[in-house]
Amino acid sequence: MPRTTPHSTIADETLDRAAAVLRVLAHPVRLRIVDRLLAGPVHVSQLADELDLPQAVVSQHLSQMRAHEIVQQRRESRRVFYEVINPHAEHLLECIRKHGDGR
Amino acid sequence: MPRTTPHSTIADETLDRAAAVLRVLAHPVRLRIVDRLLAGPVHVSQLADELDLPQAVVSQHLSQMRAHEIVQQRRESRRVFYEVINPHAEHLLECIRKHGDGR
DNA sequence: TTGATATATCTGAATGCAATGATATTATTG
DNA sequence: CAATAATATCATTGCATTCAGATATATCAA
Repeated sequence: MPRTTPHSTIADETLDRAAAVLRVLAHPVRLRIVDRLLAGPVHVSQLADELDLPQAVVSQHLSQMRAHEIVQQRRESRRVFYEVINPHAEHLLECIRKHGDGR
Repeated sequence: MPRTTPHSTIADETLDRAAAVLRVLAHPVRLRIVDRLLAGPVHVSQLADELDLPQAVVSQHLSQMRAHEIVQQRRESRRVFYEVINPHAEHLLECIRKHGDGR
C-alpha cells in the first residue's frame, strides 16, 4: 500500500511522476513541438525551420521529451523524424484545441 | 484570425497561456494541494498540517494558484478556506487518478 | 486596546531551467 | 578517406523558482 497524505486520494509517488511529466509539457515551445508532431511527420531541421528556432534549441527540447517518453525518434538516413508516443500528451493537446486554455 | 505557426493547428497565444497554467500545476506540492482541495474543504493551516509543510510554503503556492484562477479563497472568520475553481485542474487530477502518470 | 491566532507577504540563498554558441557525433556521398 | 549535412551534446550565462525565516496584516476575544 503506497503512502499517502491523510485525506488525499492519490499516492505521493504518482503525483511526483505526474508533476515531472507536466513540467516537461508546461513549456510553450514543447507544446508547439507536440502540436506540430501530431499534425504529421517532420524531421528536426524542418521543425526548427517551421518554428523559427535554432536547431540546438529544438534538439534539446526533443531530447528532454524523449527522456520522459513523450516522443520517440525514428532515423531515416540522415534525417531524424519524431512522433508523439504518450497518449496523455495527445489528449492534453486535444483539450487545449477544444477548450483553449480555460479562460 | 490569430497568427499560427505554419502547419500547426493551435494559435501561439493559446499555447502560451496553456503553458502558463500547466506550469502552475506542474509541481508536486501544488498537485497535492489541488488533490486535497477536491476531497473536501480545508483551511490553510489545516492544509499545512496535513501536507506537513510550513505555513508560508502552502500560502505561497495557494497565492500562485489564486493568481492563475485555479483556486479561490473564502474567508470564514479567522480561517481562509480554498476551493478549486478551474475545471481543467479537476479534469487533470481525475486523469492522474485514473491513469496514474501514464507509465 | 492587548493578546492570540490565522494568513499573507517579503527578503535572501540555493537551486533549476532555458537559450546561446561551440563542438562532437552520425550518416552519406564523392 | 575527406567533405558535407543533420542531429546531438556541452559549457556558459542569465533568469526564474523554491524554500525558509522573519515580518506584516487581519480577525476575533478578553
